[in-house]
Amino acid sequence: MGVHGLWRLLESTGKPINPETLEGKILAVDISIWLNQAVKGVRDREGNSVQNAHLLTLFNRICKLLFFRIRPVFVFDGDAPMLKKQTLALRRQRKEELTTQSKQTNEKLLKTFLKRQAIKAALGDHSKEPLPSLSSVKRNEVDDMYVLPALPPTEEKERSRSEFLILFQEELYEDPNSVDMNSEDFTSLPPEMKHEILKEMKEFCKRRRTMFNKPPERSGDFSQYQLAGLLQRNRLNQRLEGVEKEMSQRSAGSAPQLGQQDEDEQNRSVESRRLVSEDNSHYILIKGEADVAQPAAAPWTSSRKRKADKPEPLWRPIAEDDEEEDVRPTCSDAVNPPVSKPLQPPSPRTLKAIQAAMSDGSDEEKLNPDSKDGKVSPRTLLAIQQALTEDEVSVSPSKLQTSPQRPARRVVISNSDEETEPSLKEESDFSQSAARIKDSLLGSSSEDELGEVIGERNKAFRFAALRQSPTTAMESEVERVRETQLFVFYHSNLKWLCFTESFIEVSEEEFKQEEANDSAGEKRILEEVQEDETKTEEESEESLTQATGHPALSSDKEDEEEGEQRKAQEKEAKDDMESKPTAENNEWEHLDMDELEALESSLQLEQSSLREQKQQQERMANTVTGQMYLESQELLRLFGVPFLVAPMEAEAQCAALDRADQTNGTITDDSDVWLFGGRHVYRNFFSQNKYVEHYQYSDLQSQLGLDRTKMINLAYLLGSDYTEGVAGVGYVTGMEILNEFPAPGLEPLIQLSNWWCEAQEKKRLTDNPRDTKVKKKLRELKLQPGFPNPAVAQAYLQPAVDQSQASFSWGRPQLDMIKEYPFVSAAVLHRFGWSSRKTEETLQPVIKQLNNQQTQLRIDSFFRLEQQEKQSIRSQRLRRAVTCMKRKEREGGEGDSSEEELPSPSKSRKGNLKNTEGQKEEEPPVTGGGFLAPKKSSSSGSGEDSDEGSAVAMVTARSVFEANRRGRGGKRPRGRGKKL
DNA sequence: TTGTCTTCTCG
DNA sequence: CGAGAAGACAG
Repeated sequence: MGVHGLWRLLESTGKPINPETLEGKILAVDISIWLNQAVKGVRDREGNSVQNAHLLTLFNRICKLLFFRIRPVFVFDGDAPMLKKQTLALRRQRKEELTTQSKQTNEKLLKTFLKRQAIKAALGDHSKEPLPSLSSVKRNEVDDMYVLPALPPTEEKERSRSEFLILFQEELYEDPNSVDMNSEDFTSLPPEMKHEILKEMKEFCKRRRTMFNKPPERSGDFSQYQLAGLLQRNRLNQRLEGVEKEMSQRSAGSAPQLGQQDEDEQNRSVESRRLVSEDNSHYILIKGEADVAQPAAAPWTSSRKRKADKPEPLWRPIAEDDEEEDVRPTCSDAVNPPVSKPLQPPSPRTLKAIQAAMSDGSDEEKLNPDSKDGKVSPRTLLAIQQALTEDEVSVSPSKLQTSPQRPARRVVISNSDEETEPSLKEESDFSQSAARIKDSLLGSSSEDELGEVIGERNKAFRFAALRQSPTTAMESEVERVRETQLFVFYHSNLKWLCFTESFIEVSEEEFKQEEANDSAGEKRILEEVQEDETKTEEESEESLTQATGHPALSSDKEDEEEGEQRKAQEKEAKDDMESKPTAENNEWEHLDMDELEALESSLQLEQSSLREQKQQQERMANTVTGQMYLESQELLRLFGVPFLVAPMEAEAQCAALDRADQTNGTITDDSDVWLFGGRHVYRNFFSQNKYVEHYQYSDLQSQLGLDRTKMINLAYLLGSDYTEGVAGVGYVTGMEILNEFPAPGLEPLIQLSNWWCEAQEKKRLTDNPRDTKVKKKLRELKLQPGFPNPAVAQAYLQPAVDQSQASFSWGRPQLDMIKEYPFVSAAVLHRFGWSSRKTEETLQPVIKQLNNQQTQLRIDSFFRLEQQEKQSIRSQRLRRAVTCMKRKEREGGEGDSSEEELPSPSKSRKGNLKNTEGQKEEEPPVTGGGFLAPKKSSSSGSGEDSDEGSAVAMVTARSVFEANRRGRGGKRPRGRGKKL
């Protein structure tokens, strides 16, 4: 989630980029959110949650990343920080309270309504209502709040308004013409009913006019179509007005029964009247056409619906136009990938499958049969080959490791979360539940420690177990074996699972050739490993030891060296974890057979319990479980994508990787990454409706005068995962506040708090002596008691992260194994219509194809987006605040935050860069040139060095690359140049 | 007219 | 179902 509204503040500094320019970059990707959301959100057209949605999403996204030849590093969430849990729990609590409250009031409202109805009925004013067909009564989604305390069955006409309306709505949706407002039945209804119905219809018309009358194809008819809609609205309005008059007349004599409700209706009627009269004037003009225009309607079809009001997707395939004629009855909604219903297209189904996967979403074009016919340009061919040719990075198992004490924690914690939740609901007392949460979190921590150790081991073994089936497959098919160099094994120090790849393909021809050359050696290797793999689990420690020794699988030398370093680090880490038996720790150092055996036996015990757990987890669908994590990790492994499990927040880990230059940036939509110190962020990478945006910390500094501390302070004000914000404060006021109290660190907020407290006391007395306009507003705020809770800033500034200096390696996707992967094959591949054979030989051309298509599209759309370059700061207020802030900063004390290593030597560099809105800074722009290019080059320069404060602008490959990119209208990615 | 709160849509 | 985004509403 991040800081509320922070992105909107930062938006002006983001630059839309062509995803192609990300080629070759090492980018951290935060995975945790998807797992949650995928499970909850992904539904098929029946509304059933798709099984293995998380894998599907993950699969899609991996494909997308690999397609752009990005080198992703996936980062999993570890345990959530205390603070986060607290705020989230609080939030949930609050929400629940709110909903129950509203439920209650709703009930009351309904009751009074019924009473009124009864009274009026007693006055003998109305006949029976034409109750809608009872067949539709068993409506599945009647909201809770409409559930009434049992009504007297005799008075059917007293049926609750809400229920009635729901039924009515349904009818309306099913057949818009079913309601005849001129019919006797209708006119005989009580005015309230009529009113409601008319309102409903009006609303309905407003929103979904297309449902009544489908827009005509010919433009000539369009005006008539519009007219018809207008007329319809007018008729409704007229009726409404009439009914309202009727109602007000009637209620004029009687005293208002229940203020709330009456007032409400009164207001509405005023509004409606106004509307009606306005529309009336139009009505006169067009009256003559009324009935003529009417019959434009055609049956509304669901497949058309989206077309009408959905904005053009940005990345449409070329063949788009043909799509209109495409008869695809099943592709109705954008919610789910149409992929899920294979259409049995000719041969290259696979193609579409990938295509669908690639576009990572719901666009209809995915199944477009025409799209497969695109030609593969030699250039793209080369591109693909290159992608597949990426140098094999030498394998160092240690790279991927996390220290053993962390990873599996998630399993345990998420369980305890689940347990806490129900109890939360039951507790009505707020503080009580808060205490409970706290207790359960604290109390279980030692268990967690234990659990995580065990869990980790089990995880490892489970991987080994999972290996088994593909391995068996290998035995039968030697060809496939070639692909299966992906092996999970225990490293001798039991630290991590490692996998190796050979990443050698150059081109199709070379591929073949190389296969001939290399396969001999590889096979030898594989045979050995195969042997290992086929061993039973009990013997696995043996095979693991062997595997470790294998030259192709790991480089012992490297490992040893890094091992030394890490040992030191772990020693330190060890001290922090007293709850863990020391014996455990030593065990990591030397592992001989005995130990392994002992370990194994205990592991077997644990394994059975884990299985239980697993089953349990499988039972409760729709929750992110450790199981899911494992599955996802397994899939990643099959794709040859490295990942790590962060000790705590994934975003924090991503930021840390960025700053340590272990990655080139982070792909995330979570603005928290900034507060954790992120420097290069790519946003919207996975949303297809938006352009990918590139943000740099240095730009935030220079353009908005923001630094990490300020953003953290903003979190206090706007709200984030760690703290509720201050109500009524958005990002603009937030900036104004920071501007009002310029100081380092948390000081601004403390000052604010102090000032506010004082201001509250002597409210009346010193109304506003010399308070700025801003402060005037701030008086109205409502601050929480212990307002700036230092723990929040602490959590952002010193998050728990894995500091190990890892470098990552990427492997070639193991397609055969991906295919074999039980979950994937069931959930994804099979769905896509991948046959169990030919996967490999089809995939490559498919990717080529894809590349070809999408590249062209991208180029097109990129030009479009490049034109509307960068929007400056839109808000007047914000702009003012920013300029003030920057000025103050320059004049005032230098050091803005002590605990943070932002020496920002680039201070002098501030204020260059395209401040479009005539806010000339005193400082001369560092970079020459005017508007587009300079921003780019300078910002990337300062972006690189801002970390350690050396003012030297390191010209990395990256910055050169970026500068180049900008050079010509945005198009000319390095990769392309290289290729040609 | 701008910023925030609220409702709608997407994943 | 939750989060982002457009729309509603208030200063």
